[in-house]
Amino acid sequence: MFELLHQKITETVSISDEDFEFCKTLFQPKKLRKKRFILGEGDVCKYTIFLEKGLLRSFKVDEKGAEHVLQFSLEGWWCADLYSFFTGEPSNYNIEALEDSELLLITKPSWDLLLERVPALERYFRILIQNNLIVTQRRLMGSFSETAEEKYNNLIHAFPDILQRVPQHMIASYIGISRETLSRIRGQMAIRR
Amino acid sequence: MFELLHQKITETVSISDEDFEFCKTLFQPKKLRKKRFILGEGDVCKYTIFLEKGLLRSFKVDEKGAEHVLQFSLEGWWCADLYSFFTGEPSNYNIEALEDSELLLITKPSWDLLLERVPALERYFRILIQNNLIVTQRRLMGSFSETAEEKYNNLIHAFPDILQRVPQHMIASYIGISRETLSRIRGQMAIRR
DNA sequence: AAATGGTATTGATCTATGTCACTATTATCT
DNA sequence: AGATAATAGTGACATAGATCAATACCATTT
Repeated sequence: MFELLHQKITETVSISDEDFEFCKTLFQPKKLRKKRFILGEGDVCKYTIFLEKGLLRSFKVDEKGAEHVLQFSLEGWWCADLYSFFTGEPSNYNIEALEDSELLLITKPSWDLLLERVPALERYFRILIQNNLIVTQRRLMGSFSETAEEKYNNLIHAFPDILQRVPQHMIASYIGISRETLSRIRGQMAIRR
Repeated sequence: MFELLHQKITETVSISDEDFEFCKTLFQPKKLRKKRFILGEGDVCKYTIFLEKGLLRSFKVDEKGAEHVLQFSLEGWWCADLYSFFTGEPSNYNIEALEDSELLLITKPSWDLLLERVPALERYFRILIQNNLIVTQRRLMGSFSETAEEKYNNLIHAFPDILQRVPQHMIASYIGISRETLSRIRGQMAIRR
């Protein structure tokens, strides 16, 4: 059950067997069926999620009812609304399973305990968050400077695997364009090939 | 010289005097005059900067020559191109002083040494980067869902101080709109007041 | 004081992309 | 199997905001 978690952590930092045993005691497993939510807008994000299997998306719904995808999470990735998790304030995001998924959940108190006792994990999460920040900064700059087609092409190269597993209208909302525009771009690209 | 750095760190974590003394030895001070660059596109980002005084902006220039502001940095903030700093790859960003500024610079080797020896700082930077990620995610979602006017209004509330110190066309490029559009929005808002 | 370069405003026009509406296709559920 | 819902494609039209161009205004430098 914890193999993937162990693998992911040790890819980045060293951790003793003892520390990892302790780590294991703090997570609770949960299965989440397709289309079910683990976090709904207005709730407090009680858990940080490690995704063992499946696919999640975190998204926000704006005043006009349009959905905007913050992130897709695949096996071996972490997922949470950081702001809500760390402040205890209600979340603006929803987190939904797009496939039947298996999660490992850790609460804020356990998380605090874990980082205090295992400094290597403080470092692990620092690096994780740092990489996420780099990617998010790139997405932001891209949203300013790239055309719809460039955004789609970049996504193809960055996450080819996600494209196969997620409906197009969610892809569109991840790159911040309408589903119609994405459909037309794909049509164009198919002709040019 | 190091008061602000000490203050900022101890706002978030506890650090012994001894550790802070060690910390001090790793930074080198530098003055940067208005309009001078500390990082240019294509260079490797050799330093992470702590800004003691002044104002920096990090920005990217796209193929059409348009500038896009990633971040303004004020007194007490940190600034770097994370990707370039951590990988040693050439940077896509420029970092420029918008006012005469006083910096404290730390190199990658020193930074590694520092975090290894002072775990509290690992935590400090984790929290710092985490907060930056939260803000960047919000900017990204905003870039998808907000009108130009909403983007400007949100900026007014988030960073009122920056508005007084930065020319409008840079504000515009921070929120991802043209300077003409920003000018018109401000005109509209002035009439409605 | 003139000259230079950065900055802001405003009008006219253009365009990429959104929105709306309809149809076709494919999954999913009972 | 049939019904329902989710997904995808496409045309017609609308529009927010970009782009282009001209002007005026400052602030710095010489």
